[in-house]
Amino acid sequence: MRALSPEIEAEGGISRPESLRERIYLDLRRRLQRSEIGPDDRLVDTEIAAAYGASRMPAREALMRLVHEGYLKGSTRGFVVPALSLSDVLEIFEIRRLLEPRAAALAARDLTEPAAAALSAALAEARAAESGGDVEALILANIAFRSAWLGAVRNARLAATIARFADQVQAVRLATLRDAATRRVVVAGLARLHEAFLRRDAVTAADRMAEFVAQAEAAFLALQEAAAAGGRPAGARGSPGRSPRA
Amino acid sequence: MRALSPEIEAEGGISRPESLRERIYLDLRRRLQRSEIGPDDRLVDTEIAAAYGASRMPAREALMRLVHEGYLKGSTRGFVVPALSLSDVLEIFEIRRLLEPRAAALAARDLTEPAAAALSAALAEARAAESGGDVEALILANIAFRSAWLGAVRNARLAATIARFADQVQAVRLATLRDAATRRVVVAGLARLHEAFLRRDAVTAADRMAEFVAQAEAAFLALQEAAAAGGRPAGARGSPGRSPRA
DNA sequence: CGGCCCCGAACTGGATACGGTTTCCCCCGT
DNA sequence: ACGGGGGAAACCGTATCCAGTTCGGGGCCG
Repeated sequence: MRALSPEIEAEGGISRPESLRERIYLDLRRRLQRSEIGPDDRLVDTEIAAAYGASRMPAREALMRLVHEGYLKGSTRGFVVPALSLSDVLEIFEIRRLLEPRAAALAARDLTEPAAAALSAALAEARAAESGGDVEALILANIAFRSAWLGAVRNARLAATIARFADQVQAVRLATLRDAATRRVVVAGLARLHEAFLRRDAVTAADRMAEFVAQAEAAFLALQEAAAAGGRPAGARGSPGRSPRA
Repeated sequence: MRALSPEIEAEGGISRPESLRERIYLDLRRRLQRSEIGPDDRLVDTEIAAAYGASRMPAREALMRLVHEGYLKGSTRGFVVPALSLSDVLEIFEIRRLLEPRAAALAARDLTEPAAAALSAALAEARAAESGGDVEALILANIAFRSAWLGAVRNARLAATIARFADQVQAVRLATLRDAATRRVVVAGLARLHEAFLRRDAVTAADRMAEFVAQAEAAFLALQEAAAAGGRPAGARGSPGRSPRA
């Protein structure tokens, strides 16, 4: 089973084989970012190991790294996606409000042409997804957009920290995007960011990023309030009473 | 050699045995924070495992966790403390400038009485160390002071992120504290912070924390410049003597 | 005598098998 | 129907082995 190198030396330059633990970590993180792994799935080291044709050691190291980064929560019965409480989400948004405007300013200043192209492509995807009402595609476009501008941030530590915290509220974000009005606001925000980035206007980019994060937080709070008022939790993962097993 | 459990069930209530990997991780991190492990020490998993009377797996997991948190760097020949380049340090200071003023404001608002007492004790230690010229004690007091006010920050994620980045420049900090003038500035800054904290003045605490971080960065830059100008690096770990390969 | 190359030691990454312990869940008995 | 016990699940840790990589030193050759 040593012949399972699926996509080595592809054209992208990504997908570095690196090491087994790295591959498992990256793949699991990708699936977590896309909310392909829900709070009902239990991740067990032996199963992960078997799925990747590896042994327990790299699987467990990947899982524990995800735990330390906040993507997963270890329990006595397998690893699960943590159900973020209201205060958890507010904590994360507080940090994002502090970091992302500055990072956007840096990205606007240092934006390269390829990054600008990626940004435009992501915006186009988002627009298409919005007009089609495709929530999944909008989430992917959102991730691509963020990935593109974060890639232009020279401060790698800053970019990694932002990506980590933004990923953790991804599930919440997905819930807010179920609302069509929120989708419109998001795409409009992306467009305004895109415009500032392409103009290399660091000041405006910082302002609009602050606005964008604030809107994301407001959308979450509105959803939270609606769930508390109306009987229906309506997809909010913040405080589900029972098991809305989809 | 299995009888080296240093401080289990001590009076503090901390030092939960938890698990072996946790114990190894915490102990190594403590030693790294205090710069007891220098860039010349090579950490080898088998040696660590033997030292703690454990096997390789918990030792390696602790080491790799330290790697992914930035405390260590993995190489083909043991784990070593990373030699931070100038840009690395600047990256970290940029993040600290963004986070710490806000965190100080939160801490000032929510400071509890025990935390205030710990803060005062740390300041007293720092003053004693400064008048005695004891660099090591000043470093420890510095850590205690930071730990005290970070403990008052309700946003645990924010506090943990700050602690992580501040730890990473600890070795650099130690180098700057070799200068007596810098020591005076640091203790004066701590005193001003302490005063704002005790007054629960969030605004002033934020301002003074911004100032404090800026002074720390300036001290580092001054040392860097002096090392570049004068022939002798003089203890600066940022630019090692021979092979500045990066 | 000096430079170059090769080999082996050291270390990481990974695999495999095994034992111990805690905890949850289901089933059984009352 | 409800509570307690047993077993399985899953974590944590140990021991041992193998493969690949890299670095340094010693031997060989010019």
